[in-house]
Amino acid sequence: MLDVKLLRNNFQEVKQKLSQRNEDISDLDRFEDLDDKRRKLIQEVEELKNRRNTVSQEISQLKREKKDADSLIKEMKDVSSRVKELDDQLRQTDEELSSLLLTIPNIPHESVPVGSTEEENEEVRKWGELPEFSFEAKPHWDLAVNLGILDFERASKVTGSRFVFYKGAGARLERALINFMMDLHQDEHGYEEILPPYMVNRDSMTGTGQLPKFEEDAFKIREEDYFLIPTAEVPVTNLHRDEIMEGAELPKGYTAYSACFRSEAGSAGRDTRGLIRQHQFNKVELVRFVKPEESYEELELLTSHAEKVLQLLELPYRVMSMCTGDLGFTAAKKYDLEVWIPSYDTYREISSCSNFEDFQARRANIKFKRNAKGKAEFVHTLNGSGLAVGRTVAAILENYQQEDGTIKVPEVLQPYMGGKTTLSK
RNA sequence: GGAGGAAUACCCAAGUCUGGCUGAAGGGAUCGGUCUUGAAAACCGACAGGGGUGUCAAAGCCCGCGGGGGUUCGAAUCCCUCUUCCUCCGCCA
Repeated sequence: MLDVKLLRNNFQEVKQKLSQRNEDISDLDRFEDLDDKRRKLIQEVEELKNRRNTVSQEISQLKREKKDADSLIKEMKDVSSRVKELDDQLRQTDEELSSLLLTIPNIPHESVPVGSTEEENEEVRKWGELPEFSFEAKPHWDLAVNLGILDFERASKVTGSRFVFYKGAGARLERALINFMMDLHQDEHGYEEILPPYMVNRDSMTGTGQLPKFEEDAFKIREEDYFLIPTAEVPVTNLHRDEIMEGAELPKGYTAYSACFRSEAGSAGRDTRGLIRQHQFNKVELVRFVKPEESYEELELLTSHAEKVLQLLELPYRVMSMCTGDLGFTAAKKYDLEVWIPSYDTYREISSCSNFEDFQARRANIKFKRNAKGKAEFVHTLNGSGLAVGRTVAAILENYQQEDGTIKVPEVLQPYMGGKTTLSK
């Protein structure tokens, strides 16, 4: 959510920056009228409330002295009913204004490349050597099904499309990756480990920006107003919703493993095979709460933590800076880490590292105080995948495949795989 | 699922029955000070925060006793509703 005062005072400038996004912001034009209407109502109703408060004291005084207060009471009856009318109008205006504000995307940071499609994303750096195969490399779904470590068919029977069973060494590999990533972020990068709820309420989904605009992307629990989390970002960022943190504890980092659930509305026909796009997948998430002035350094740091996972797994990747049109709704700046997937003959997103500045903090009301006497200010929030586990499995299977269809186990994972060095039948 | 009870400021806690100088007592913690070589103790002092409005800035004003409604001239106090927590019963990994 944007700062109302910023919007009020720099309307044209904000509008211009938002127009660089691939979003319809025509509703924004309603802002100035609504804001104006709201402030006029407030002034009128508060004047009446002030009058009512004063006179109520007088009535109280008169009653105590056993004097007559009937005419004042009669006058206040009218004032109160007028207050009620105005309060109703105000409430309605407030609702309109806040639901408008909840649909306005974040302002892109000045360092973000201007562009309208993913074609205009900027490559920041590349790491690692692309594998060269002396044989025809197979896609991970063929490799995995041959090895009996992934079962897509039975998952469709048991649940439906875009679900998968991991089996045997496949299940162990997934679990090894989760443990490896969590240990790395906790022991080497200083994050506190969190295991969050997989369902959250509407306020939490609104706090991080999934709602109200993207309700169709989420799985909804029928009986409750709960949603299956699309990412651990939601419960973990909302850990501190409606709180004032201590300046001394910032920057504060959390790492959380969770299953993630996405309806993938609008993705029919895309990535229909393999692990790349599932309704349920595992992810290790990094979330940071930081002071405003350090959030861009922190974005670099967070990104480096995610990159470290790929480096230790020795998977080739590149870092892309998302252009204004490809930023997503909530981010002010976003880097995507893209890992090399041989069967796609291209890089695919495996992590998304974003600085939301105070956009989520405003929605979720997360503040901090620099010291005991200081004023509460909004924190900046950041998050990034560290990493998407299913896609990491896909990348390992494909990049580490050998001619006989077996898979070498990356060295750092071997201790997590009971010493196993190769996945074979 | 059933039956009760509770929610007051950073923490504890009075006030709620009987609506009005409660714009919320008291204690603890915290911060500042006196004393001390330093500290502790004791004593003195400060201590509601947050949001909104307003303004160059401010003053002022409005809101605020778990959330949201309502009754009333007036609500921490009465009514409705939701949430969370506690106790007991039932069920359960």
